[in-house]
Amino acid sequence: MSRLDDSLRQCASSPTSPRPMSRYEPSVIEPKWQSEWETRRPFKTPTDLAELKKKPKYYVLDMFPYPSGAGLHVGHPEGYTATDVVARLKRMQGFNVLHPMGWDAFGLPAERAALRDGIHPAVITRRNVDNFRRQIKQLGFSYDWDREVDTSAPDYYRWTQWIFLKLYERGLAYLAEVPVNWCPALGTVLANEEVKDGKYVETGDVVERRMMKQWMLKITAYGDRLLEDLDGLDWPDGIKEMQRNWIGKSEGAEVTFKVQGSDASFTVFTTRPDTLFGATYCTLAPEHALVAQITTPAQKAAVEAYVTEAKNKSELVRKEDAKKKTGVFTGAFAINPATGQPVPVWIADYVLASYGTGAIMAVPAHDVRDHEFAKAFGLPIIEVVKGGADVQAEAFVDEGVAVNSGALDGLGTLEARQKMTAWLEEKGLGKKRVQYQLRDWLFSRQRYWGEPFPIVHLEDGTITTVPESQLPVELPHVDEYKPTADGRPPLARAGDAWLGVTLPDGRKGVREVNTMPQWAGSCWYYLRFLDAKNDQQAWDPELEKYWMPVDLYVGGVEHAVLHLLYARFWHKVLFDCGLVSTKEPFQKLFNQGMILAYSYRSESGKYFYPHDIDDREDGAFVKATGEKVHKQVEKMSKSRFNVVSPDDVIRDYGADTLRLYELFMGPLEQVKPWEMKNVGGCLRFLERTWRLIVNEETGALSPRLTDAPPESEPELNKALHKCLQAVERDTLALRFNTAISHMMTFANEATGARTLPRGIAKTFMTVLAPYAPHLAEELWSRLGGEALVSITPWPKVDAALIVDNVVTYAVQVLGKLRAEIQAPLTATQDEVRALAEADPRMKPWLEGKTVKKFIFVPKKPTAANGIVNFVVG
RNA sequence: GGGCAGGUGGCGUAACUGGUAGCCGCGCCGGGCUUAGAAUCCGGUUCCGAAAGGAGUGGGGGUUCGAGUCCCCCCUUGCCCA
Repeated sequence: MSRLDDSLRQCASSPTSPRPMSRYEPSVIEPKWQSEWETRRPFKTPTDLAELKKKPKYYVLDMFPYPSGAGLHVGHPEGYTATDVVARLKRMQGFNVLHPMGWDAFGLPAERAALRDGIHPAVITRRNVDNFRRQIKQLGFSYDWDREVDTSAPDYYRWTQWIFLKLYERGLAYLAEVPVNWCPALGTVLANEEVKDGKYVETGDVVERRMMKQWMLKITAYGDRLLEDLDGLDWPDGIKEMQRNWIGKSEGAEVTFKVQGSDASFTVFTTRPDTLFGATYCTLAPEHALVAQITTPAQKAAVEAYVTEAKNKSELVRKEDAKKKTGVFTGAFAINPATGQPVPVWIADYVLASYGTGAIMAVPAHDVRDHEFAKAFGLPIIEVVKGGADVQAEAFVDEGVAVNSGALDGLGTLEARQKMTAWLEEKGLGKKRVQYQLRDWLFSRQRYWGEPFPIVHLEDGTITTVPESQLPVELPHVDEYKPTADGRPPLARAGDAWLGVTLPDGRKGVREVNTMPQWAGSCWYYLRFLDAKNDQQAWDPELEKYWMPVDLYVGGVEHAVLHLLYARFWHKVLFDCGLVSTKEPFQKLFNQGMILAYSYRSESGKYFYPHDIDDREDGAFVKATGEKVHKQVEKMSKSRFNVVSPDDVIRDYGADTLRLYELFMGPLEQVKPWEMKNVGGCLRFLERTWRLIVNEETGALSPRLTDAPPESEPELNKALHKCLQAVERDTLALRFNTAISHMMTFANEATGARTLPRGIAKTFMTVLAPYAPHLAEELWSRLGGEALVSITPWPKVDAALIVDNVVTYAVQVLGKLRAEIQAPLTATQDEVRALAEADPRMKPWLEGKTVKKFIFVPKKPTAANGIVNFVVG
């Protein structure tokens, strides 16, 4: 039963009452102040540059959402509330704050829904966006809605296409034959994330590998810079590390192996050229071009069977299967360039064609995978680095001293590596090489609901771009949002009016029918926010110089690699084009932790809604049947019946309470479970705050409010300034949970105070305003505050006021607490010691003992207490 | 298998740079107000113990006057990669 039902009923019974509202009713004051903000526009960020330059800037950005049909769950507003609190505080501190919101609106779910229901994805998207906007607005966020962007709007994707042209002009976009996930049943290509265990995750249809011509972006050209520039960013170390791993830079050498009795040769990449003497066989990827050529007639059948089988496994599966170690001997031998000896050439699917050269030299003594493979197939293992145990039993992969390696013998791994690389280069058998795990970005999708490419395929087989002046290339209308009968993408269904193009010079061609992936729009949306309405250019360079980089970017850790890497890549290209002024887009990044929820599941695996469960101390039971069910914390999902909607929380508790609880639950970065009963604690705090100022009996101001100066309640005034200091410090450090607990502490103290000077109450409202803005506005106005509290200057801490003149010292003997004493702030070490020794509680601990050492820890400026420790013998 | 982040009361959590472990909230217990309840206000609440005192931050060891915090080993949960 809702706590607010009561007050709602009270409100309904006297709808026209002239009496001021007496109880805290978020359902009344929240819409009221939201509409005030709509009319008075306190959060509108200036667009005029001269006006902007009067103040410092702060750009605080949320990762914008994909507007799904399911609407928000309480996980979304966690990060949004955090950034809103920071934005509001910074604004009160005198910054120009850019705090926008928009929609990452292209994407698969809308297209699937369109296909299913026969409604245009744009219609579905608009409906979802409207719902998301409504839900987000209910929370009272201080977004500048004039800057709202929608990546699926032609006036947005016009510029996405324009940036693609920049990439194309710089040779960073190209067409290539690459292996893709082809689903024959659907007649389309699938993204990697849609495929698991060789099947389409939605329908279970089999997916095969197929070579297809696709658009690629040359992100590898930026590998080094994407790696190096991480160093200057204020990002969580874990995220930087994930990006480093993804880029996967390794230095090593290319070595050429000649095939025995043939002119053919192949190249391998190795990070350990020092182990070349231990290379006892080579392995090619099944797709390697040489496989068919070198396979001996005797091995032909076995090799072909293996190649066919490998072709249908995705890379993910192949990597997962790598443990099982399968492979086939080709019958051919290659010459180890170091030893001059022939070594057998195998094929195995743990070698990937798309990584490195698609071939490896295998050194079973010093590589775990090679060792397992050699064991499985009885291949020789030769130790060439000394330092581990028996290499026949286990691979030794660390550095050591070279053995069995001719001229390298006795050298350390580092030197041996250099000497071998130099030798290979001298003999023309290899060279130094840097290798990346990062691969070029497969940038085209065979989908409808995405940005069309501004590309025309001419009759003579060449490709040209659509002139900038003719952008955007708008999505055509098609009869169905699925591939053509012959397997071409949905855009191929558009009529000739769209497909056929005649260039100004008379050449004819057809439009590209692939579309861009969902990542495209989110690669630059933070730039469009700077100048969202500009129809002449993507953004004004002067505005870009003022606002960039983003000062704080908050979002989920699930975007640690892809979105953040892609956006950084585009940004660097734009930087090289002279279109942006910073090397990096996001100076500070913060990841919010996922919000989980309790779910209830019976023995048989059936889930129950929380409202059907009686959750008692002795366990959880189904109300209707009494069946005992299992309670656990899990990710929120529809199928687990544990999704918590902000709409419900707002209805029962109000938006301010929701905002508060989102942040009070625990540290922003932490994974934590939603507990509805704890939400009530935040509501109680707000109700208590309300009662500090409003007399609930009459609706007038509380009789305890006085017009005396704050100094008339010195203790409370001191508590206020301590609270102010803590809230400011903790908020800017993104420690919202502790900031809130300090506000609760103040409210508790104020409740116990004899009187409440109006000045103290008003200052507290400014402190509360970033967190619970609706309540703060309402009480601010009742207290006679001018204008809106949301744009009132943030108060200054009175440093003199918060000094404690008496210090509490914890008195320890051998590190154990034995007493507590008070001493004046000015007391010296000796004076404190004398006070401690004189304390009667210390007598039993010190009597008859020699004090060998006396430790004195004075009160630190930030702490309230000091410590003394007697080390006795 | 590797990398990262965690493990603190009945629960969510707090503890700045090695300095009184448990702030704030939930729950629970007691009291005031009330015919009664709800709400509210006041007090209590790590465990053992009547108290003095003792134990205590996943487990084991170490460094230190002093360790939730630093070092080593192990167990365990989550995320990412393989």
